[in-house]
Amino acid sequence: MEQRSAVNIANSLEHMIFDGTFADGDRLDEVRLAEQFGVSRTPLREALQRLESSGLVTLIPRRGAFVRQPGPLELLEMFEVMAELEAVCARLAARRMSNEALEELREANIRCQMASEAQDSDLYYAENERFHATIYRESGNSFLEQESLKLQKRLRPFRRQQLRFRGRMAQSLTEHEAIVAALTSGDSNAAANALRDHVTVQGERFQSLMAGLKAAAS
Amino acid sequence: MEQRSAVNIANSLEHMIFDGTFADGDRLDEVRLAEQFGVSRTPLREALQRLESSGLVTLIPRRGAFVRQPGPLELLEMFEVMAELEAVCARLAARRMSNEALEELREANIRCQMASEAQDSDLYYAENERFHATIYRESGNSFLEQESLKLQKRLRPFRRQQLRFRGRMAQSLTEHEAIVAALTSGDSNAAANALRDHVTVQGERFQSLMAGLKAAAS
DNA sequence: AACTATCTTCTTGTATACAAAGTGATTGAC
DNA sequence: GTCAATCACTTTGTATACAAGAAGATAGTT
Repeated sequence: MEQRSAVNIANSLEHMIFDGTFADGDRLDEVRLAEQFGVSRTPLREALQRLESSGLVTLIPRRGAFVRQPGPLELLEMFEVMAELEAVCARLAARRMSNEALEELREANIRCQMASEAQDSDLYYAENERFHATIYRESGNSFLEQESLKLQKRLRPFRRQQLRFRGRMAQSLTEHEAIVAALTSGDSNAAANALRDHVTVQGERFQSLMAGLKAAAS
Repeated sequence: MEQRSAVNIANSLEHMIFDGTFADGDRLDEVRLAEQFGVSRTPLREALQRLESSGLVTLIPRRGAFVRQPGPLELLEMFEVMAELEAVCARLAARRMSNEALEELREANIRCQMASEAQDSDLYYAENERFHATIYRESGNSFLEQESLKLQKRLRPFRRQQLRFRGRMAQSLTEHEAIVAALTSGDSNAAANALRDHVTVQGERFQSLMAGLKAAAS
């Protein structure tokens, strides 16, 4: 696992938290991780602080760093905010979007469709992210774009699960087409509502998934 | 200036950036600041990293830390996002808000009115922030609340200038009353629009201020 | 005289050493 | 036998020492 540099370590740890190497509440031992990465404690502590600022870790003074996975309630809240953020992006983009960008959206959608037909959820997810990121960009507000990308990244591991559901990719595609149609006609409200609903569906799916798991556990 | 602990240093530096001790683009010398605060470079670097994550400083590898004040364009973008965030808060709060919280808003508004009559813009600003923060809280979404508070904090020094304008406090008060009325009647759309407009006004005021400065400089 | 290359110096990034605080275990007293 | 207090050990926080890279100056060449 020999790897250098503080920011790379943060990315590696982030990935390890996402893929389940560390569970919620796990304590991240500085000296242990430092020797695993082949560095000293200094850059590792820097990495932990970066993870804290992106919300994946809580740093308790004199106690250490603990993995902090958002619980069901917080995830729902984050999905709600994501839906509203994307709705704002869509509303702005409907007025400001160029024809080239609209074409870009359609092309991304075609690639989504191919991925859907191939039942390749990984590819679908990648193209889906590009679809959404294009709308963020076309909001014409780069601060909004950055904030949206940040939240998108944070919700990535949870959004990804949604696509495993049977028929979800096809439904998602249909929603994408409605979004493109609204953006093409320049209808701000329709675009905002379409995108809000599109994201909200994922939050609700997630909610039912959590409810199912809870029921199975009891 | 002798002061201890990394997080306190971050707050002090933040304050120094806000009050103009450091100008935009200034390089923050680690050793110089370290001895000014009476600590070593280690906690000071930690503070700089915190400031980077909150957007007040950019860390260029092997080059140093530089103060990063948002320019006019970025500020307008941030005001636009703030307006939309608060609109979302209002829309959610209109449905979820308790009677106690509504009473809290009215009381905050009364204190705003007293501050306005006393022409005390500092007091007005403090009470105004509480008014807004109450709405964030009553959105019932603590993630949204936290994000709104973060952006509110970041825009604080710029919002504050607005109140110096003649008649702005009185106008702001009138808008507050419209917001309370919409929230009381539970009208989500009216509340969202009222709050969006209320914040957007500040962004536009800021824009005209910047335009004025620019014209005066040329 | 101007441009380039190298060397020196200054600054950042990393490692290690040290100090302080917290946790747990062991021992003593009730 | 149980509870509490003290002591030891573990772990975080900070300082210092060291390494590496970037900027600037000086000298040499064209």
